[in-house]
Amino acid sequence: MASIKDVASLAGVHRSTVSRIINGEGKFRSDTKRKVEQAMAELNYRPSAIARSLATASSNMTGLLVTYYTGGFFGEMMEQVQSELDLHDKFLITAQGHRCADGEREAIRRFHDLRCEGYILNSRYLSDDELRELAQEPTPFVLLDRVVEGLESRCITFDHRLAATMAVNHLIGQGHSQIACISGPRNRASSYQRYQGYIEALQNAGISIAPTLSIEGNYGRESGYLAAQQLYRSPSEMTALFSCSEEMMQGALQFFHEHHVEIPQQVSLMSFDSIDLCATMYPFVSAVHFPISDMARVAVGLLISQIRHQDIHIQRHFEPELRIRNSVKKLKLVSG
Amino acid sequence: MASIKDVASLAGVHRSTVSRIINGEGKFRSDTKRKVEQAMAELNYRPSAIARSLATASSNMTGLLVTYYTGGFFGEMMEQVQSELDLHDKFLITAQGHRCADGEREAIRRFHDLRCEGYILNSRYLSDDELRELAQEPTPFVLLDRVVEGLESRCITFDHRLAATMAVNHLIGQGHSQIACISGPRNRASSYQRYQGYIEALQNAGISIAPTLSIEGNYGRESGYLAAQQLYRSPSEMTALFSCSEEMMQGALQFFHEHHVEIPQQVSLMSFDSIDLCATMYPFVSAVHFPISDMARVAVGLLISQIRHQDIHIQRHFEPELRIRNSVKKLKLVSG
DNA sequence: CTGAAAGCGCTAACAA
DNA sequence: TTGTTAGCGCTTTCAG
Repeated sequence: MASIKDVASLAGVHRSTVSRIINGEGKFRSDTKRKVEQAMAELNYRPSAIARSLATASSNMTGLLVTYYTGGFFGEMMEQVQSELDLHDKFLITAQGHRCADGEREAIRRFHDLRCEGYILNSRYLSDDELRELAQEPTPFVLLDRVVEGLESRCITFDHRLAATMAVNHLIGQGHSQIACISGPRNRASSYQRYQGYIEALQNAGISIAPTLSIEGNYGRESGYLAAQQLYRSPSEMTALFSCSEEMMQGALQFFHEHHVEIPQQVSLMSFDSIDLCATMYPFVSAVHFPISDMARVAVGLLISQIRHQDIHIQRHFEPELRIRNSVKKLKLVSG
Repeated sequence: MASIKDVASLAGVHRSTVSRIINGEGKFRSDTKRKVEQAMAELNYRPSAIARSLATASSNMTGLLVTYYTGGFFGEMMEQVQSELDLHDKFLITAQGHRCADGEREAIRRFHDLRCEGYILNSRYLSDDELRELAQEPTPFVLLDRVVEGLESRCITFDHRLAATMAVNHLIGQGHSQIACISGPRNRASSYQRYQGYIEALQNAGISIAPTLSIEGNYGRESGYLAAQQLYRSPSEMTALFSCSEEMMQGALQFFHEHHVEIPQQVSLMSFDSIDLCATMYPFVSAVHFPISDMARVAVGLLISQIRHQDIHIQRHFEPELRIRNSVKKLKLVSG
């Protein structure tokens, strides 16, 4: 593979001249420039990004940590991150956290080994303390969808509690009071917040909480199916179901279809959704939108500003948005 | 950031000794080893992958080119590639081809700039000629789901034509003869092959081809919806529909649901599927499975063997597999 | 078993 | 405007 030396000798100039021409630094006699460019073309020369990294002490790489790759969620995130990075001519290094703290730690270690200039972390298993510790290191990072006290300026956040409340309020507004909930694993922060939002919405409306109406799932489709099954069997007579994830809603819907439960005639449906999966279901399911793509895009912007030590203002907090489709039936209000 | 020099001076040895200990080359007095390890721990030292790359002339990076990131297909592929690469302690660099030859070229250029040891290319827009030209370069690559004459040993292939034929034959076997088809863009090789498979299956069964029964989509959900609409309107009375992609089937199903077309009572459904999306639809849709995950996994194996110049035997061709679910109705045979 | 020295491909002062 | 020199952090002969 041709190196800068080869180009230099072919063009009859010094390496540093070639380097300058590549980087467009300073002025050159037009014929040297021509000679060099000719030599580069002839040798099919491309500077080594690696050598460059070493010489400039900046790798031009950015690390992206995600929990896992399957499902559309990650692709959406990655799409945004990569496109944005492309604009700045930066390389993207990805690693998955394998759903455990060790996995996430290992991923960050790899980023570090490559001397990435910064990381975008969609970390779900590292503790706040560990993250604060990481913040002591010189490499900047941005936390995507996470809030850690003391690291506010690095956090791209979303109010999961509020989002859930909005969803449930919509149901309440349509006259529902027997509202079931399939939550995610409640030991995970954002997941717990969604559940809390559900509880609070009911409380605020003066609706009593029926424990049999909330079921803890694991965000997977299967668990949504199981939950729907259990809810439908129980004598609670829910009129509406709120799911904390689109996959669980898929599962629930599957159950309802199989058992010929009509939507929304018999049960109204409302879901969380980040990649508009709810718009691919039948019927289209109303949802609160979790704008992960926008957040991912902004995360890159924030990271880059941190890398450059510039303090530009960036919107770091995102709002939930209701996307009403046709899965909620308006109930006649029965006067109490 | 601590460098090997810092470790060396803290441990009171020479850099090269540290290097050897890191790489476990040769023998050392146990106390030098201890001192060095202690120094590394104390300084929180991690060797720079970049400096290493430069010194060893091997970047330890692999490039993965895909068309786009959204949808589950890519995630599935990436999951396999990354996991496999992790096993070999290699870094993964991804780039998207932006659905055009220029985009793919640019992506490969980036891989080249980083001096990736090899590429996995899910290239859809580069011509066979250009690929053959690329094969002249020293960097090895594997073509995922593509066949290029002369590059057989680098191709991981799947017989799209046969797969489509199998799907359609299943329909025929169940007594269908009015079989519609939603194909992908027919100017793309694999897409055209799927369409051809459909045509051939009909021909072999002596069924005449009705032009109104085949519609060209673009693999997107929307186009499936539109196709179903058009097919349902036309007076052709299809009894079965074959879709060349799972997304288009989603769209078609949406249309059928909206218009209360019962599946499979009124129309039987059969689809192509790579990530088991058909098992998330209602009803579960029967499909031919395109094993992209397996293929991706094997692609990494093949690439690594090429990087190491070892000639191990690897299965490069994959077979379609029918996944029968409940979207096909058995028709009573009417004696002709 | 360990140190010295050269070199990977590039950039960045400093001179000229 | 261009060349010289040193150096980025590591590995790899070659000596010792």
